[in-house]
Amino acid sequence: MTATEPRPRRSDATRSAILAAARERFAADGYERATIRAIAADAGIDPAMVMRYYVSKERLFAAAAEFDLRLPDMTAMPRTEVGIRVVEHFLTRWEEDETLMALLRAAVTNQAAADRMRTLFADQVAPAVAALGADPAQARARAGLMAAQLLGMALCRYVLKLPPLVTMARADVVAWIAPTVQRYLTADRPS
Amino acid sequence: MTATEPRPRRSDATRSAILAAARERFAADGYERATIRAIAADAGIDPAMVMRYYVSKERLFAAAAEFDLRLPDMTAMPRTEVGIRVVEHFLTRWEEDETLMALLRAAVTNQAAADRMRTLFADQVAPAVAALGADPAQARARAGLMAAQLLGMALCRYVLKLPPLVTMARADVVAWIAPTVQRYLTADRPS
DNA sequence: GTCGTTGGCCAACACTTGTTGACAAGAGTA
DNA sequence: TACTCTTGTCAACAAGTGTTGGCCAACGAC
Repeated sequence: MTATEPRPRRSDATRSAILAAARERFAADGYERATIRAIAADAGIDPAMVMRYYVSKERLFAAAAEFDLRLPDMTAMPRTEVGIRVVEHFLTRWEEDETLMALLRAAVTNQAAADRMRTLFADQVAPAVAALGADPAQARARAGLMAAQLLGMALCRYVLKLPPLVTMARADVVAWIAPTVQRYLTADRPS
Repeated sequence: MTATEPRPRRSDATRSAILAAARERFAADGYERATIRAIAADAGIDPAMVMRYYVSKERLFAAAAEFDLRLPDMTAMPRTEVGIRVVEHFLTRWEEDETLMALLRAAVTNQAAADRMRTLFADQVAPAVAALGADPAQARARAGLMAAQLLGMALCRYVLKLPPLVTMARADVVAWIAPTVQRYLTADRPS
C-alpha cells in the first residue's frame, strides 16, 4: 500500500510561501534577526498564520532548514576526479539553494541549527566519504577536513564576502580547492 | 614628544571588566544574543555603566573586537615551513584569545562585524602574504584561499563542533592543513 | 439554501531589548 | 568645612519580540 498522501489543502500555497520567505530571511539575516513579522510580510500574510501553520519560530526554522545535499556517488567516478566533482557539486548546490546559507548563518549562533548541521554532516557527508573505502576511523576525519575546506570557502566567499574570493572566477576556485579536497579524501598520509 | 597618555582613571578596572565580559559574551552568543544586561551582570555592574563608558552596543562591540593576529614575518622563515608555522600560529592565536571567536560569530549576522573581518584581512593577512613576493595580483587570491581554509577549520572545530574535527588531535590538524596552506601560499599553479 | 470547517486578519498579551535621565555616595581639592 | 567631578544605582521609556485568542468571511458537503 502507498503512504497515506494527505490530500492537498487550500492553504498549501500559503504554507509554501511562508516556507520560501522563511528560508530567504534566515539565509539573509540568521536566526535571531529573522523575525516572524518580516517573514509574514514577505509572504504577504499575517504573522499569526505563521504560528498557526508552524507552531513556533523554532519549528518554522526546523521546517525551513530541511536540506538534501544530493551528494553524487563518489565510488562511481574516476578516483582522480573525486575532488573536482565534489567541489563543483558543492558550489552549485550552494548557489542554487539558499537553504545551506540559512543553515550556516543560523548554526553559528543557534544550538538547534548547529545540531542540524552536525546531523547533515553525519547523515550525508560522512557516509558518502566512508563509501570511498578508506579505513573507517580515518574516513570520518577525512570527511571533516573536506567540510572544513568547503564550508570555509562558502563562508569567506558568500557570507563574509572577502573581496579576493568574491572576485575570483568560479573556475579558479575549483582549480585551487579541488586538489585539496582530493588529497583529504584519497591521500594515504597528510602530506 | 610622546603621545598624550590620558592619566589612569579610577574607573579603569570597571572599563576593562566590561570589555572582558563583552568579549566573552560576544564570543559565546554572537552579536544579537549578547545583551548589554548580560554583559553588565557578568562584569558585576549596572547596565547603565556600559552605556556611559561605551555609548552604544555597536561601539562596545567595536571596542571589544579590536584584534591583532600578530602574524609572524613569513619571509624570515624557511620557505618550506611557511604552511606549518602559519597554521600553528593561527590555532594558538584562536585558542588563547576569544576575540577571534567573537569576531567570527558576530560577522556572520552583523554587517559592521563583517566589515571588521574584511579590514582585518586586508590590513593584516593580505600584506603578510604579499610580502612573500608572489605576483601582487595573485597574492590577494592566495591570502583569500588561506583564510578560507583556516577559518573553515576554526568554524567546524570550534563553532559548529563537528565531532571528527573536535576529536582530532591538534598535531593531526596541523599535519593535514599545513600542506594545503603551504600550497596556497607558494605553489606556482593550482595543482 | 444551511452549516460546519477552513483560511485569514486584528488587537493584544507578556516579555526583552537598547537606551536615557534623575539622583545618591565618594574622592579630591579649595 | 564646602564644592566639584567622578562613579555608580535605580527606575523608566519606547520599540520590537514571539505568541495567543477572538472574530469574520469564504468554501464545500449536505
